[in-house]
Amino acid sequence: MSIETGYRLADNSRQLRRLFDERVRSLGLTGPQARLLLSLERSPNENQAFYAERLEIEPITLTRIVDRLEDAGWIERQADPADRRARILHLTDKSRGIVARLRVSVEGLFEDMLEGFDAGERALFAAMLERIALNLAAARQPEAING
Amino acid sequence: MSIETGYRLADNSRQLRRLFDERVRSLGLTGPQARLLLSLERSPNENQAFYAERLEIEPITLTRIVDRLEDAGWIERQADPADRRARILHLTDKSRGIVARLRVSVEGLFEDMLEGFDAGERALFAAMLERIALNLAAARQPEAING
DNA sequence: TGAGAATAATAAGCCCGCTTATTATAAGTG
DNA sequence: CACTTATAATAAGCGGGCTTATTATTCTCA
Repeated sequence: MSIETGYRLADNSRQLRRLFDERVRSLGLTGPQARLLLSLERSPNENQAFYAERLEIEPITLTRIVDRLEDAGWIERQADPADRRARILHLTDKSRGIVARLRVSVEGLFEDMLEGFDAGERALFAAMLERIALNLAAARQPEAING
Repeated sequence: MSIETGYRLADNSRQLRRLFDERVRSLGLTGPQARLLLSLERSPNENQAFYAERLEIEPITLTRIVDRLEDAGWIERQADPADRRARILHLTDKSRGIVARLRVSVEGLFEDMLEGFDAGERALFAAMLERIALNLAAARQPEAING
């Protein structure tokens, strides 16, 4: 029983990611690039380590994404006057207009996902997801496959 | 409201995939490799196109995974006597013992995920996931970001 | 039968994720 | 202050996802 549910959960989120990637592709962005731009809009003027933490990816992974976004003129790296190791990320004029459309797109996607759910069902589903998140965090403790 | 839920769903499944990858890594397998082996156990003697469809990845992506699994002796490609284009995949003696442990591990992971959910809650959650799957499939119709 | 469409597998090349390692700088501690 | 530890960013190298394209084979149907 939990098997099918586990597979279904994994499957749903794969579809969700695909839909997101498809929708942002028309703007010339990949999914991860779009996620970083959205994070930059929500929390501006932070260093790369901050966004890596926020997106839950490794710093080196973020570095590569930033490389490409900077090459394409979507963002800029600026020196942090308080820490010579760090680079502060900024949106550019080119990207500022796009990000609003990105946000609308994401909101629409999530709304489509929950189409037909009333307020009570949404709250219930959200609560269940929270419980699962706690369970998954607890399962993170080492519990390797023992041979 | 749906925004937070959408992010939470995406986040949960990322955690789920990470946990899976971590657990199978001790067996010397990556997540996608383990998923293919499990699929091979459940539905043996099919060609590569079948497993690509089953795992919802592109055939070329499967080809690469098969390359590595074959190099490492986990599976074998065999000619299909009925279709000279096709290759039938087979588990090897080396992998047959591992796959049972893999299955136990996956079941345990999904069980951990739903810890504390009683039968009614599990059924309700599963039903909600099904509804969401339908919504996502419907959203798959072209609905690009219009400028 | 024979020509064109469809299918199976693969290659090339890109982006994203990781682990491991390196360099530069900052922070903590004796 | 000097030494150690921690942190920010990056490099190298790999696996896995994709799109686009190619080759070999099979299927379809006029």
